[in-house]
Amino acid sequence: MKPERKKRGGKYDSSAALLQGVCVRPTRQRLALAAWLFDGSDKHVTAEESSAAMRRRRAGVSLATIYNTLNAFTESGLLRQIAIDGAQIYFDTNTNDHYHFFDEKTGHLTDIPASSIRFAQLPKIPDGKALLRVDVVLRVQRAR
Amino acid sequence: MKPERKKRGGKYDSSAALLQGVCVRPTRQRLALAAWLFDGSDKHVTAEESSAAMRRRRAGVSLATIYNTLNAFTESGLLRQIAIDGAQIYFDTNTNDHYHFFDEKTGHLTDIPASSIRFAQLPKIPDGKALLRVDVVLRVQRAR
DNA sequence: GTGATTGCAAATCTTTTGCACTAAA
DNA sequence: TTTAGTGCAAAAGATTTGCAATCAC
Repeated sequence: MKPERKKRGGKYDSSAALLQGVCVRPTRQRLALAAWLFDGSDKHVTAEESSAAMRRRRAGVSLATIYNTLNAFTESGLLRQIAIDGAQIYFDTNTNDHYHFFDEKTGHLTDIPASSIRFAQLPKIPDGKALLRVDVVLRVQRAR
Repeated sequence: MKPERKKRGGKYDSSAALLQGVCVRPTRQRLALAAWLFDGSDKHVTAEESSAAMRRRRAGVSLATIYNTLNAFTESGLLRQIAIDGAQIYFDTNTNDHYHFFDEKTGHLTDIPASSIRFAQLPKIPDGKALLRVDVVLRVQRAR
């Protein structure tokens, strides 16, 4: 691994607190990824996009570690996975209750706040089963 | 390809009509797959499951052809793709408006008729976009 | 015949893993 | 120290593709 001077202060402090809050050891790589992921704007990212972002920042994080870290963050509840088209896994930095627009042409995901969709009726959950989550994806396309 | 006696009559007749109806050339392999897929019961299948079903029937359909055929059927509107967990693509033989239960533990998909979910409110579609489809997945788990 | 389809194997793409090395506690 | 985390390269899965042989029309 490339030696990298240790950053102190600024965004890294809050990232460190975030990770320690969920018992994830705050390594340099995880802090770099967390600082980018949790910068305040909600993101929908793939492993490859995360890797590109780290490369841009010359953060020195290998692709294997990107995957390990995204999975570790997901297990800790910091991220949520979204499967849209089977091509690749998206990770959502917004773990609150909400839904998504998906543009079929651009492959772009956008949040829909939970308050924007209300159900008048939901089906009975089969016996012996419990409802975990309701996923809603509104597939859209550029209007012609 | 293994020589196989050509079947006539029964399920194959309706499959042939089905394929010809959407301008898909009814080859032996496509007929075998269609006869299984469209036997009347709604199915959610993966490529691997389809391959296993063809093997069971000694239908002699290679995995490459399974993929080609499932994709061809999807393009013709005979099947619909569903992405649930990023692991693999599911193909749904029910192309009508409907939704799904997904059991996180078993990986099993079940249909929810369109009439069982009603929306009291949907978000405004962004300018310049048109709504193509609303996907709803109710994620469930064995209740403890 | 002629162009579409098939099968095989190789290629591609995303994601995971084994293992020696390094860093956090 | 001791254990968890990292990087690399190899492995694993799912899916696609190039191409010669074969089939549908």
